[in-house]
Amino acid sequence: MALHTKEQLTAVIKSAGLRLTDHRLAILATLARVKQPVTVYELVDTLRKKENIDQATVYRNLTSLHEAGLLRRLDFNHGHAHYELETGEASHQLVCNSCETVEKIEGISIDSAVQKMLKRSKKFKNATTHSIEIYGVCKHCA
Amino acid sequence: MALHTKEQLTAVIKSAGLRLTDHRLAILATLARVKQPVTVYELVDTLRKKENIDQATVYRNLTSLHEAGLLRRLDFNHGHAHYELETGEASHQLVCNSCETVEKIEGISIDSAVQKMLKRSKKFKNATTHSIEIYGVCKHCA
DNA sequence: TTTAAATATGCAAATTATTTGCATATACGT
DNA sequence: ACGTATATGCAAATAATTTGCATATTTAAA
Repeated sequence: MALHTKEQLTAVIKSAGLRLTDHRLAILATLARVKQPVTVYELVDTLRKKENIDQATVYRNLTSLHEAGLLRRLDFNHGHAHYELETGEASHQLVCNSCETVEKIEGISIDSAVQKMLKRSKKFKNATTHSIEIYGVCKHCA
Repeated sequence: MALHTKEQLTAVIKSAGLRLTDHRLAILATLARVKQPVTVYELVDTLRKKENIDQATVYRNLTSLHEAGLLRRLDFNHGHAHYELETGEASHQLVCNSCETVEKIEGISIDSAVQKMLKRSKKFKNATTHSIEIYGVCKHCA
C-alpha cells in the first residue's frame, strides 16, 4: 500500500516508536510523494519552500527514520547519500557513470538469487533489504 | 584470468593508456592480491608499509584506474568508498547494518534479471557493471 | 640518448558531506 | 498542567575527498 495520507504517515511514525513532529512528518511525506531516491540537499531544498528547517534537523531525522526501518539509504558513488521510503521491496536502479542520472526500475524480482547468496554465506543468515545498482552510460551522456 | 604477475599488471596499465608508475602498479597489485573491496584508508595503510606514498596520490590513482575501467568502486553506506579489481563479473556482497562487516559472495548469476531491467529502461541501453548489496545483520552482531 | 611536453607526486590547504555541543523549545505520558 | 525525554537551531567540529602549486618522473619523438 502506498503511504499517502497524513494520517497514515502519522500512524507509521508513532508505531515506529518515534515522536511526532512537524519536521519528521514533512520529511516522510516528501519522500512518500517523490518516489525516487532523493539527496539530502534536494530534500532540504524542497522542505525549505514550505517551512524553516535546519539541515542538522534533516540529517537527524533521516537517521532516526532510517534506524526505525522506515527509510532506505542508498549511495550511487556520488559522494552523498540518497534516501527513499522503505517499502520492503528490493530496490533496483540504473546509474549513469557520466552524469548523476539514476533511473529506478520496478517490478523485477531477484529473490531467488538473494536466497542463494544467503545460503552460501557463513556470516549472514537473514537479510532485511537489498539493492542492485547497475552502472552504465545513460542515453543523454552516450 | 587472475591478475597476479607484475608483468600482467604492467601490461594492463599500459593498455589502458595510463602511464606506468611504481605507485600505480603497487595500488593495482595490492587490490589484485586482497580480492575483497578495500577502503582507501586500508589501502594507504598497506602501501605505506612498503613505500612512501601520499594519500592524495592514492586518491588520484584510484580515480584514474577507475576511469580506465580497471577498478570498481563500491559504497556500503559506510561513508567512505571501497575499491576492488574490475573483473567484468557482477559483484555481490552482504553488508551488516550494525558493524562494517562486508562478505563477498561469488559464483551466483543474476544476468537475466539485469537484462530485464535494461529492457525496461527508457534511458539506458547498455550496462558496464552491476553490484548487489544485501543488507542485514551479521552473525557477530546478531 | 637527449629533450620537451604531458603527467604524476608530495605537501598543505580547501571543499563537501555529515555530525556534534549546547542552549532552548516541544512532545507526550502521568 | 507538569516533568522528563527528545527535538531543534545555530555554530563549530569532523571525516572523506579534492585541489593548487612547485617539483619530479614518464614517455614519445628527435
